[in-house]
Amino acid sequence: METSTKDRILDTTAAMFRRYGYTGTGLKQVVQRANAPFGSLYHHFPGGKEELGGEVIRRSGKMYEDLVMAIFASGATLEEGLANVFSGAAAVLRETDYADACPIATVALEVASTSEPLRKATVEVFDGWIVAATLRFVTAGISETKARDLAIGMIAALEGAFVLARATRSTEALEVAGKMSLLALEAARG
Amino acid sequence: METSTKDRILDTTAAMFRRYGYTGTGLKQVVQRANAPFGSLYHHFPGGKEELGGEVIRRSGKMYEDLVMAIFASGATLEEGLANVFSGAAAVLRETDYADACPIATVALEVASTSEPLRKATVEVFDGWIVAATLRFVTAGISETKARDLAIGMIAALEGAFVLARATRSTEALEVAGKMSLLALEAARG
DNA sequence: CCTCCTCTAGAGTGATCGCTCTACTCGATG
DNA sequence: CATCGAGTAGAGCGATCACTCTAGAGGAGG
Repeated sequence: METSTKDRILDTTAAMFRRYGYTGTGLKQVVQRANAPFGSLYHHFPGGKEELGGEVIRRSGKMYEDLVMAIFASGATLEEGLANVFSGAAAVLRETDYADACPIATVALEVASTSEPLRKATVEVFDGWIVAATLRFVTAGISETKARDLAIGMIAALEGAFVLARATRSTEALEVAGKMSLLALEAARG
Repeated sequence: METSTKDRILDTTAAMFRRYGYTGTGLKQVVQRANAPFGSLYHHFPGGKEELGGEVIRRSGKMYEDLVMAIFASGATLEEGLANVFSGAAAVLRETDYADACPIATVALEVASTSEPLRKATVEVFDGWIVAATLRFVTAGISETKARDLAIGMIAALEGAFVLARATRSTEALEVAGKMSLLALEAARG
């Protein structure tokens, strides 16, 4: 085994959360897919499913932030980077049979009214994304307040497009959301 | 009993789907809350949880479409109606302790990769929303293609804002999404 | 009155849920 | 070399899961 048991459990859980959500992911299935003994799960995560879930949310959220911000920074211009985020997300969705969209959206909706600790974990992730995206817009010379609105608008458009895209198995919503975000950026610059 | 057993089961399930999602909603809890005998559930829905889920998705989707389109049509202008949709959604969210957002978004994400019949039910609902909103924009004199993009953009912005709003327990995302949609409408008109 | 059918009623099914428990392996430390 | 804690290993716990089954209530038609 290359990776540690703990990492395998985290990675497997993250992958299952994407497709099956929080309640839809069973711990027995997790340890089975991760080739880990059941006892190890409760050794590494004594808090049980909730602790594991919290770590997965934060971990997946951070990884996705890094990925998206890297793509965002890839374009020659801010506009190009923004467009790349949406077209890149569309490409991944197509390649994974419309399974791999936002790593935490399903879980975020599930736990919003059922688990305060997990809800807080999702808030931390979303806040991190907003701060990172805001910083990117500010660096490009946009005022702080407009930059924050742009960041929130972009993330909301992306998340909403993911919902439509996964359901309809089409990337049309992502293309529309990308154009709409671009329009908002233009308006903030003008 | 005023309403029929079947209706009580449908209403109760719809309410539970909003808060707990599809996998998070147990049939035992449903019949208990609906004051219905367990046997009646399988009498009215011989297809079990999946059939019940499908009916609830379509029913909730249609009801929400009627509600939103009524608010959309309430404003003196198209712009006012659009703004009312987002401010109305924000008001409901605040009043229900950030529980009652989109009635099918959580379920849509859960079933997208797990149940083809239920996924199709969510597609029907989203398509219905898109068609209804497109019609509204077309009626206001916007071209068919631009109207469809506006409809998809508005719904995506609303859904994405719901994700952020429920997680953060704040309506900021809804306000931003509303402004962004308004901007898209202006651009389509100009 | 009897039959038939729709619907109510809930006990009981095997499977799976999250979780606890004890036992064992193994490398580090005295 | 004995000891000890970290991590591996999995059987077994009560509870709950979706679901099936039989039984009876109650109105309609002959």
